[in-house]
Amino acid sequence: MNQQEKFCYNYPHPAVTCDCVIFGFDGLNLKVLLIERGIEPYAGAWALPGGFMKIDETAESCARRELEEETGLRDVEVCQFHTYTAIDRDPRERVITIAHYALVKLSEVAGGDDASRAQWFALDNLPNLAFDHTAILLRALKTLKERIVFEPVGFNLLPEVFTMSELQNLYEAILDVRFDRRNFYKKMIKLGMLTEAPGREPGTPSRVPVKYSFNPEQYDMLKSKGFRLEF
Amino acid sequence: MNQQEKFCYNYPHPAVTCDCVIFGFDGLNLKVLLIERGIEPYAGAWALPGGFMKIDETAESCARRELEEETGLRDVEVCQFHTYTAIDRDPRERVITIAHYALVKLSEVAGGDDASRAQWFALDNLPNLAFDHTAILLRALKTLKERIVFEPVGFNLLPEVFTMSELQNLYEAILDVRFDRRNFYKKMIKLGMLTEAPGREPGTPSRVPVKYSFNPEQYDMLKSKGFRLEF
DNA sequence: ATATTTTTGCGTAAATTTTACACAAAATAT
DNA sequence: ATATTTTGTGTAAAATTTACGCAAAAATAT
Repeated sequence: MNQQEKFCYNYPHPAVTCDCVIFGFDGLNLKVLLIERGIEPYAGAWALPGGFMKIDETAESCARRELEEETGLRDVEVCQFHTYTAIDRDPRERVITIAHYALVKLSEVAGGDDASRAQWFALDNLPNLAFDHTAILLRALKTLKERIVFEPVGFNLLPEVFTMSELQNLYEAILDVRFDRRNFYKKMIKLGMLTEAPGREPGTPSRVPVKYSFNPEQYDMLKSKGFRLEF
Repeated sequence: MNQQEKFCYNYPHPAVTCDCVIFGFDGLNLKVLLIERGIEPYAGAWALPGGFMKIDETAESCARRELEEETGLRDVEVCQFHTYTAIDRDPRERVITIAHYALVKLSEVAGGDDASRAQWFALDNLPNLAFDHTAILLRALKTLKERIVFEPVGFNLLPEVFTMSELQNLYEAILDVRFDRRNFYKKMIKLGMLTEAPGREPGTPSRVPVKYSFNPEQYDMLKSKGFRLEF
């Protein structure tokens, strides 16, 4: 027993951390944001952003705070997806971690900024990760694939205004499938969550792609009626 | 500080509990298994089965152990669905809870057995629950509704062998919708996860309902091919 | 016992949704 | 300049979902 150890309990308590799987999209491939650990254990290894929960914050606050401290990302809506409790997942002491994921625009992160040791990695080129973080990351991806079918979470990854092809590339990257361009277009239009961005007059002959934006009001209306964003 | 308090840390640690939302089905309505609390806080109130996680057990082991201790249910496959971390959810100390749900046959519980204070409640007749357990229960129900569409979890609630009407009643109770009997029949048959139980010769004219059982092998095969159990 | 109501098996037509696929103009790359 | 890629547009065929009918058997009520 070193130092002080002034927080005492009648029964042993595990430590609790929150970790974040942050997805980004470069227009073609899905990326994930990792940080290089500075301290033991796993010093020098890549890991998910995250850290110990304070006694007066919720899991969500903790995840957001750690994310900002370690990557500079502010005000990210993180979504809890699983809690990891394997006994030996941390060599220091018993640590359980509440895992979250979020989707952010690549532009929001000063990736590679050497103030933060945060960096984007392509999913097919992941380094070995500290702790059980590889498993956490893979499960986050699985959760994302399942959820994007029901909720338009993917729109967070695109700029405000985007083309139909960009949207299709996003869905294809996340779900790892291919769609027929024309059928994808019809399906997305029929869902009715997209607004055509102002620009070219309708009917003007041009091959400059039409720009769309996601319309949250229409989405909320659709959602309340109970709909499905299937593929 | 009373007693001993011999487990000390440099930083405050929350206590961790696991709670279980156990669903059963009486043939017509979905039920949930609750226990009456014997000790403060909320002594005398109804609550979800659950309790503190030991330092050498995972969340899942903890949930199963507590479930057996409090209700007698053994070897239940529980499924984690959310971790609750609101600061003041327990008046004693900071407690986070990892919530699980499971589906069991009603017959497996000696409900009302006064050795255990466990009892089944209909969902539309729930008592006030201790802590944030009402919110936990409602979220478990929501999760169940979402998941039963993809995975045949509901079969756990039925006897080994069941009629198509019983299966339909189950789906209707969980999803709170109505299906056309004939279309439901066709859909379930087409999915190919059901085996017709031996009995009457096929073709024999009779209105005694055909009995089916769930076929896990066929289900696994279907699952590996990627299918959907939609409604 | 008899009549009434409910449940069960089986099947088909219509409506809707999904899938497959072609072509030319505009934009971009070489 | 020339070749290649991207974009807008539409339709017919295939598959799926939905709506509904009917009579015999079983259960229930009288």
